[in-house]
Amino acid sequence: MTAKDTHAGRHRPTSRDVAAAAGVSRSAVSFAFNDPTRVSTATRERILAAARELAYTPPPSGRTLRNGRTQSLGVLLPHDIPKVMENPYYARFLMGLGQVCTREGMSLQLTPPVGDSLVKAVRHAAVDGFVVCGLDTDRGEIAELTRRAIPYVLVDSDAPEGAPSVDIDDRDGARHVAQHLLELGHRRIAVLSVEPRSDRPAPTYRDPLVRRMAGIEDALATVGLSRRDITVAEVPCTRMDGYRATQAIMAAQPRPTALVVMADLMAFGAIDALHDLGLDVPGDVSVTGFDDLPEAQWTRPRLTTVRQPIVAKGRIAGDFLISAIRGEDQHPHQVLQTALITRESSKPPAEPTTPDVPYRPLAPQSPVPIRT
Amino acid sequence: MTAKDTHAGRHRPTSRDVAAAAGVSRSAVSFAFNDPTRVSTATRERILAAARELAYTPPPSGRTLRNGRTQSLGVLLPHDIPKVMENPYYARFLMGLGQVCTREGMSLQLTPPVGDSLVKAVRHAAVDGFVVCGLDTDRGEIAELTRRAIPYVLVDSDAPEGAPSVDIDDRDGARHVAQHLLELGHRRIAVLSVEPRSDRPAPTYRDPLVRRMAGIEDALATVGLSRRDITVAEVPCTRMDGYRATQAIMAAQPRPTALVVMADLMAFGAIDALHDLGLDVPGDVSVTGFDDLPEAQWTRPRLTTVRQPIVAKGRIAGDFLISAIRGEDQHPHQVLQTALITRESSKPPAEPTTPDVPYRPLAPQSPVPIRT
DNA sequence: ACACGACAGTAAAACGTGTTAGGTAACTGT
DNA sequence: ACAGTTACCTAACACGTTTTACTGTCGTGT
Repeated sequence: MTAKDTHAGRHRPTSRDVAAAAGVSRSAVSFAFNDPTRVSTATRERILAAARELAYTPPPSGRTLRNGRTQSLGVLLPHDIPKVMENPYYARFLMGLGQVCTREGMSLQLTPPVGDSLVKAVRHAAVDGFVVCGLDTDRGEIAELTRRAIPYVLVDSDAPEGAPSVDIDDRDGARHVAQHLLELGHRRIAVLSVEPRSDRPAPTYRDPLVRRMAGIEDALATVGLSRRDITVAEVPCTRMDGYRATQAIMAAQPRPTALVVMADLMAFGAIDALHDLGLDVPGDVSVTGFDDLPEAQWTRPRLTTVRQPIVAKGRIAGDFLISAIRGEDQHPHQVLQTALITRESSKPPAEPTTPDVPYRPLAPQSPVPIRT
Repeated sequence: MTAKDTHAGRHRPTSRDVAAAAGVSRSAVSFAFNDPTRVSTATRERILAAARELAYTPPPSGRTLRNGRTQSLGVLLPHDIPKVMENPYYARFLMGLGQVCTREGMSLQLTPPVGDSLVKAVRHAAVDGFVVCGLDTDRGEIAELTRRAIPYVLVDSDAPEGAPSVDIDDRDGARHVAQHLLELGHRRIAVLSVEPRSDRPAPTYRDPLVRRMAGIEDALATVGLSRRDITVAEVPCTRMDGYRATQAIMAAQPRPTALVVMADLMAFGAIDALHDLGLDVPGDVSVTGFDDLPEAQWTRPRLTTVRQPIVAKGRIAGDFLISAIRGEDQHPHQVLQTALITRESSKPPAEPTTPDVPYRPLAPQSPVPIRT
């Protein structure tokens, strides 16, 4: 008796082995597992018993090859997983996407760049479609996806007509928060924004951040200021970078009286930094965020911020992706509204700055088209 | 010219198409992509050009079937994704796991139960191995994994010798936090714990929670109290459940003066509830958590809690899984230490309770074996 | 008695790759 | 000139499933 005989070939049992054990054909085994109506209950029981005996269950690899579906959705991430997961924004986004997964019985594959290359990541990922997070449209990954006809949905990009997309009204949100600070009387304002991805050929803002800057300029224009009158810093979107950038910004004289931060996570770091510098928030410096993470209510002081419906964004992206996978080839676009949440981290500056520039209110709620 | 001719068969291009276009065999195409030394650079270029022309890149389905690797790690989750992602604990855990993914160039597949069945989820997931989060060892999923010889690592279970595992010293951590409250003088203590999974046949605590209760009993014993002298509530691990359970607990008379919560997330809800009840923390009620999430420093008051190295736990679990996948079939077990972090949410009770029960300190640091 | 449908199960054709064993031609050294 | 090596490429198999088209058999209605 050889080792081969003992261990039945040593390899994983296959449907052929089960078929042999149960005295039927491979097709019968498949039917026993997938379509009970196609075999008699007696033989079905016999087949399943044999399968149990041999520790066999149909492996996904064969099924995937055969019918081309993986039962999992991919999420194409702009950074590696540790950096992404540091931002509670993504946890909320995945909650929304997860609702769709629960409904559809699918799993979720987080797909970060492999060795700095997202194209490689796309090539290796076995998923039914991708939700693409915060990437410029002109990047190679998206070309790769269209080239290979893999369904996808763009989130927080500047989507062309040809692909489904979910966005928020960044411009409107940023305009409102800037307007809020201007109304409070702030004039020396610094903006802490998110760094463009370094691997871009011509470093530009990612599109949502272009829109937000435009919104801030809208608000500034109403008091006769322009982008040149404010300080803008750009750092990676982490708490620590927010901390460090704030220290640098506050070294300037005269100090800004308000800090407009483009992500709550960075705003948390900013508040820490101001605290460590011995500056009071909002007494000495007002701070505003963007996102309205749950954590924004827990900070001390609680954070004034722009709420965006993150969970809904994830859910809608998932719904769009499912319908794209089903081949219902519409290309829906959804733009979600934001809301200014006023809390404790913003108040009028201690001493009015440049009172020579009067405040003129914005034109009321002029709709700002995202796509021209 | 038929439609078929026009669209070249309408189906995705395959390596055969590329081979035909470049005038070579399919093998040459495969080599051009995978092993450049096996074809001349000239023909390699020609093949890649043809592939680009036809929008061909080797699909993962074939490769996976052939060489049995998916380049992705699975995370077997005890609940659906929205519920899991509500707890920042998991974001941190995934950060650790993500470090391994970055190093190995793999992606991460979140695998929740499909229609309440984790066994189904395991069967459909195409991954190289699983990190199993917080499941009892005697559950069917784990049997399924061993049966099918799929590599896995148990996290926060009560692992048998035969499988790699990562745990924390739950008993020691819980003992220390209970000891802390007893030292402060608290005697009327309530414990807010995590509910056992409802689908268990005989509802018992999940193993880490058994260990934590044992730790609390260790501490209680030093002052002559036992589990019967304290209130224990068990609810699902969400913020909202923590909120509601706290309301219920505080309805009792006399009110507990200290609340030992088994998860920071629930503790946040508890603090909210106490605030809404008009009770001061820690003036009227002390609250302690477990985990030491980053958010624990942001609450008002900041949370006294048991720190566990969540990110390290994820990283080590990932490392163990990788080595299991590589077939280095050791079965390492790691138990990580915890630390009591004393912050502002705990202080002595307003009026000393039951001064008739004196305080006797714990035996110093007696090592507590996890496995007997 | 016969045609017909229902039923149970099977054979064979995809699905698309990676890789081993081998073959042909050109080239090299004596 | 010839044996041996090298460089390049191909044929064929293996991976394991699902599904379509088909075979045979049995019972049934007319």
